[in-house]
Amino acid sequence: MEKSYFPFPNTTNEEPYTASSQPQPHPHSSSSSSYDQHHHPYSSLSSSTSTFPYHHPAPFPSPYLPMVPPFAVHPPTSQPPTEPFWVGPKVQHPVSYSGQPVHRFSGIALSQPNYTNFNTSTMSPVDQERMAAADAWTTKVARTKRKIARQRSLNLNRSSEDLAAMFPHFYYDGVDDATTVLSMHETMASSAYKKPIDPYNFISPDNKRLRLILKKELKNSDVGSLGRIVIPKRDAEENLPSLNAKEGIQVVIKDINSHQEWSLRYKFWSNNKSRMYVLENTGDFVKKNELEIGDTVILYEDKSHNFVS
DNA sequence: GATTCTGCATGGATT
DNA sequence: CAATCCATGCAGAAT
Repeated sequence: MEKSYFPFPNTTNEEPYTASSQPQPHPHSSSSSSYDQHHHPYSSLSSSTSTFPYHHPAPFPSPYLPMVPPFAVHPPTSQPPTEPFWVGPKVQHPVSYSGQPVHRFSGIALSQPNYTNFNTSTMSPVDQERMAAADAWTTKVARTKRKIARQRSLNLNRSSEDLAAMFPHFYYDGVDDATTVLSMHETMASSAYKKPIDPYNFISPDNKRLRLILKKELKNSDVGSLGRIVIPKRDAEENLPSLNAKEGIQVVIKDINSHQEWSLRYKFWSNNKSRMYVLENTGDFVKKNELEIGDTVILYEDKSHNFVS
């Protein structure tokens, strides 16, 4: 798996949002621990927001700007990438995963490098090409920022956050360079007004719509010899299959570019009256992708819930 | 007996 | 300031 792509807001609308396209809450049964005897803490959240599950803010700090540049040079390699590598706003690194044995569904995962200092003069031509593309992207971001600033000015200096607070169904139309924070007037007049934000707001290189499942900055213990990655509890309980047993479930993470699959175990440990969620058998995954402390692993899910046992 | 694996416990950080 | 999270320490089991 390359680890150098950045997911971009989806720019297509071929699959309009429907209630049935939402992720379904997972059934939750009780078990022996006191924690399990209570209602799933996030089931109530997802059900109570079922008519508008992903209102602003979206799970990303800023839906109209990328969080990091779409390139990776961590570390700059002297070898060409093993997979075709395109650097730019339309490409990312998708991986699908599936859950077993209960069910199988697809999704994607992405590992993202830690952006540390690097010396461009020692870069390979390929990496220098990536940097050039990244520079172009930086310019593009700056342009978008200026555009948003102009829009805000027109909006009587209200911030997008202010607008979102005033209009809970405020819709960000994420369209590449033309990404726009609509004015209040435009928003209310727009057919997009009150339109729920499609959680599948990323798009893969092969045009699959993707939903962010979780994002984790790797710690020492995540990349160490134990071969396990602690998963943030909230993300796990909101976006991953609920676990009834401590043994957890087998999860296959598939790299769409390399078509390599990683069979991991998703499980939890008891922790006080709560849980700690972990992915186990991640050693090879970490090694293959040369993941280090500070790198970020991102899991996505696509819309093809292939429930195959 | 040494090493690795497993899962709970601890305590600092965060909410 | 109490509750919760989670990074990691560590003890016991397994190899």
